[in-house]
Amino acid sequence: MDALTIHEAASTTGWSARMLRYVEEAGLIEPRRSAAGYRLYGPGELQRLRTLRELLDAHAVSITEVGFALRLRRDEELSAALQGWFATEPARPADVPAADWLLWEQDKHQKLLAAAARHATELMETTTR
Amino acid sequence: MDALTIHEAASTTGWSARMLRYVEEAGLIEPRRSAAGYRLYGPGELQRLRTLRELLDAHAVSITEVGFALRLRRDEELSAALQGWFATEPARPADVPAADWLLWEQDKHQKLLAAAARHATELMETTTR
DNA sequence: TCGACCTTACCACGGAGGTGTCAAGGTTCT
DNA sequence: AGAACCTTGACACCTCCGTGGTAAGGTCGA
Repeated sequence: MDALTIHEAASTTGWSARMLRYVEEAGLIEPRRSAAGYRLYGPGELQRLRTLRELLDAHAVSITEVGFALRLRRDEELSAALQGWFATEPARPADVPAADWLLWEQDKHQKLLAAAARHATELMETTTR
Repeated sequence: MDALTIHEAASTTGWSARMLRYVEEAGLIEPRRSAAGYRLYGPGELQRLRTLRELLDAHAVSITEVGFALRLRRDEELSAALQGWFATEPARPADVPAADWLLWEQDKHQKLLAAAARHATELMETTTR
């Protein structure tokens, strides 16, 4: 059936069953359910669980922080509000006066997307083994 | 001298002096210092303190979460890692197969930047009163 | 049916976030 | 000099995060 139950998924990924439920609660990985309500972890979820672990201790990020990043992705209203607030930072880019910050932002996103693309292809290679 | 000390800044913004130090510790607002080390809050900082408060209870965000968003802005490595991880989400864009996610992202950023621009002009109007 | 799994819902408990308060000492103003 | 500020550092308290455990009950396979 190509899917593991929670304890099986736990032992092959190094998480505890408890933490898999917690990760789900944080909205990070929500496995599909069987008719009876059992969590079913497919290969995609297993891979994501492993890379999540790497992500966490490679960058010293917490599960709730990743959850917040997810929220930022979904809630563009909030994203925009934060961007706007950061943009009013007075001292930092003293020579970049508020009118140019959009360009600045756009430039940052170019770099970011490039970096993400690199990372994504790496992941693809790892996943498709 | 066009700058307030911490208790003055506190009473005009509604924060407590303790919380101003905490906000600084989180990296959100770092006022300049006098020769003797006193914090000096200029008009820009005062405005940002007020809008920060609005931001927090308008979107139910915490100070540390804003701090994390700031970290995301600065650490593009981390940003890219998170983007990449989110991009491997299996179920969600089942019809958007991994090659197109960059375009998808780019589109999202277009919308985000547009929204941020709207918000920024609002802020400018408010600030320049 | 019985054992081994799964579910949700709790309690526990150390660590961190958010906030107030206090102590010991330096600065500024009059 | 003395009052009224400021500084950093610490203790205290409550809530939430991260994580383990346990209890009461449903599901699956021999």
